[in-house]
Amino acid sequence: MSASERLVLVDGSSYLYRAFHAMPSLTNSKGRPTGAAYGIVNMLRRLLQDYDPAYLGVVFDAPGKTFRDDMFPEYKANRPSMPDELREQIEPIYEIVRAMGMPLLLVPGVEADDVIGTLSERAEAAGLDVIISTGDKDMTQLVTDRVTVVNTMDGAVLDRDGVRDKFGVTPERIIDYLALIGDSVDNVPGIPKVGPKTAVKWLDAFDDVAGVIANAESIKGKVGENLRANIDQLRLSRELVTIKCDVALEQGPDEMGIAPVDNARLRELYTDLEFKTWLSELTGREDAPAPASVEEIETSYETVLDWDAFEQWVERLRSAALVAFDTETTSLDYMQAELVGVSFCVEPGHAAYVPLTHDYPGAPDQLDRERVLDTLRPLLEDDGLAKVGQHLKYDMSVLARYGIALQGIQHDTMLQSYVLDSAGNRHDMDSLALKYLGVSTVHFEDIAGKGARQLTFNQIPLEQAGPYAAEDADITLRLHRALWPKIAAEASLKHLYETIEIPLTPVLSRIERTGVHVDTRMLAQQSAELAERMLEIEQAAYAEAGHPFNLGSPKQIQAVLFDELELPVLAKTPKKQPSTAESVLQELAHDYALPKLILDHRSVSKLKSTYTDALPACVDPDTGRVHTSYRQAVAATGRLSSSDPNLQNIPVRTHEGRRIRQAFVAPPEHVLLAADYSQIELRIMAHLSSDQGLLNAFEHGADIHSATAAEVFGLTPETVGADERRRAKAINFGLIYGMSAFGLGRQLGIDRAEAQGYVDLYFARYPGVKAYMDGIRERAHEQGYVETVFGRRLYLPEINSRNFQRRQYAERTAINAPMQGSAADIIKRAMLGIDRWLDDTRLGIKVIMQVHDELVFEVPESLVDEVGPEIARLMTGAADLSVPLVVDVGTGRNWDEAH
DNA sequence: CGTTTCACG
DNA sequence: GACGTACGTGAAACGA
Repeated sequence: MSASERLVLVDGSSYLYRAFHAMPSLTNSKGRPTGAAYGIVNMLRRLLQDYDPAYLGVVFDAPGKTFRDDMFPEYKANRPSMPDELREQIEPIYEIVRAMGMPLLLVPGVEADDVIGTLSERAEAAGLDVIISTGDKDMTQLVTDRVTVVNTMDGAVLDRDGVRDKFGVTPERIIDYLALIGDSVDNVPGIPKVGPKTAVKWLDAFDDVAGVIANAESIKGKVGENLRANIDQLRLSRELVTIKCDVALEQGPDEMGIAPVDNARLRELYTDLEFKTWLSELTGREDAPAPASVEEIETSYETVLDWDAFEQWVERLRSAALVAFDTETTSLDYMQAELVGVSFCVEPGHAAYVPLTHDYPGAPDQLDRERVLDTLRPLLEDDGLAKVGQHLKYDMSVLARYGIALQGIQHDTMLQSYVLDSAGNRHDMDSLALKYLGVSTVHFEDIAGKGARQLTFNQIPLEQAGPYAAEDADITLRLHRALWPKIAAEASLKHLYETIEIPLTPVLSRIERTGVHVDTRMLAQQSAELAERMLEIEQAAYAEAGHPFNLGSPKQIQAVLFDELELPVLAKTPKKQPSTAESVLQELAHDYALPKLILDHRSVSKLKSTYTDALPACVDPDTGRVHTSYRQAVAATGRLSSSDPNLQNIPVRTHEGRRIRQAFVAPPEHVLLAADYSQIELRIMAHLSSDQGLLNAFEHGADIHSATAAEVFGLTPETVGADERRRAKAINFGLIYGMSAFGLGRQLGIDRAEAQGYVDLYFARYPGVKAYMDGIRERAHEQGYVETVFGRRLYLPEINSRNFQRRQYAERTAINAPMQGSAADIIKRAMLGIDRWLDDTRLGIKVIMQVHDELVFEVPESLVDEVGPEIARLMTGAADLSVPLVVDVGTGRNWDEAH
């Protein structure tokens, strides 16, 4: 990898429109459009990072006519003129390119393609490797052993083989290929009725366009007629699509060296366009003062080491309207974290850190932790004293270890960011500071180091710890001031934030701290059994393969199955390796023994490593229970996720897997109670679509899959067979996911035409659902986001992308998110209601887990019979939809039994 | 640290 | 006429 031998050529013009359309219509605060500039700069940065080239040229079309217009007056004639919002971004883009030190080329009379073609050929002759960055498939004609085309927007890399895989012809034949099919975008005519398939077929048979013309008489049918009628046109088209590689240029490839960045100029340009992230990168590195456009606040951070200063701060907190507050601890594990210090801020820029237990050699005397906490307790437990924090659930759980019940959680900046734009970015404080304040904060790793030698906070000198901790509180308050007005301005977001997300924080903290009782001896026993099974399977597999190999390595499995045993390759991974995924092996298992053994080994080793081995290690030494973390700002749809360990993916589908659930047990004199919503997402679909057929089915308490089967297959509910029900179930699931006929077909193992038939039938029987799906797609395109029943928003920046794949993906999300997200809202509301009820009644019942549509409780044995209906009532009452919600309740000694 | 696979709703 | 194919997560293991 010698970067010195590399030239990157950027087809700026091809990206201009793509960036313009792919980016949401960004503007700066003065209303100037900036999306295209953002997209292009982003791409240039990526190229520098990915290829680190010694030489680079950015090429744009020069204004005015080119030689192709003389050849063919209609060339590019159907292009609409450039939108003004794009036109006014061009000059700034040129300026940025120059400021980045990159050679910028605009050559009149030819197109960017021709300049790139010429440079590419000359560079190759001079012994350089060439990377052409473009979104234009025509450029693949330039590919050789040393010239590669990459699409920096979607990451596709096309070398010689890549071109052949993608188009079915070699780079040398791309010109002929393009001439035959034509190009509607550039208005280059092709042969009518000739598409990629026919073009490849002809080129395989006759080699090139000349060969096709020579054999034109032998081609039968309408296509043959079309060909014969357009032979002159075909010759012209071939010339039009041929990139000119002998343009007279002033600059050669060796003059494309990258100059030093003009930081001052770049700063001006970024400031003007308000590219804050990149701006702060510049300012972070440079000693020059920060630009005026980013609001500068004088900061004074105080490290409190004496009682007088502490008392003064306590007074300030007591009379503050809102206190920003943060804890510093020894661990990310809230069950093990020891409090090291606390920080406060009541006015932007003025913050204090109160160190308590820093114990590195030479650490100064600090205030006594117990006395400080006793002083703070009445404030922290005062519901009337409003607090804001970043991820306060953590601070709340840590304080609980010291007997402090944090109250008055009024705001949480992590949740504010999540409610405003759940998918926009990560919601950690460093990201938010950069995004919303343009501030680059001190990162924990900067002061603590990373890896095995990372320090814990108590080991960090106060000179560094003080400013870091105080800044956390300061930034939190400033973020709150930036974010809260955005939420308060939108009634539905404000309601979601105030009535669901904020109140949920203490509820989750409680569930986490309660933990789950698991029987570690049972798991250890299972581990031993699984280890034995694995050994047996390994021996059998080695016998089949003829030698030992690592059954856990997809790469080695690939080698054994596809190279040594030469089994057929049925599918490839995204990185075009032969896939060994379950569906593939399942298919191969019909005919061969080894794939089945590999599958068995995988499932056994998954159970062992992820569950039976890992869970016992998660048991907290103090409580003897497992404490997960429910993450409230991760899933784009509004769901919770669970980690460390993940308790939302404990096996249930196989007998072997369910044994793991049997190790989730109730403590003595208790039972587990599991309550789950039945078909909640389909019910939400019925509610959102108001489809009469679906509403009726749920109103009458029908088995929804059977009802669907009856409608779609024209049966009565009694005559629906198991297989019809199975197919209807797949359709129902598919609907929730925004399925395609292809996807449904694959799921059911039928061809796509038959699957399309099912889809058509479904929509004919449930026209309301069809109308809803079309409507939600349209609304997503118009407003750029979709909403749940309770007003949670999901932005879909790619809904209008010109990239087909990304747009399709956004459309499927548009369909799925309102259903998945509304279900998430509903169970969150249920959790709040149940928490209030438990608090009021004090029956000794505890919520111990949430698994998306299910809540699991620990219930004293004496109450088993009476509480089920009340829990079901609270859950079904969590939303008022136009269909009834139904909750199934089960109880047992363990989680498996409770189902 | 990215890729692949697989567990759940 | 092709594109490339169902939504949302987290964790473990491998191999560079």
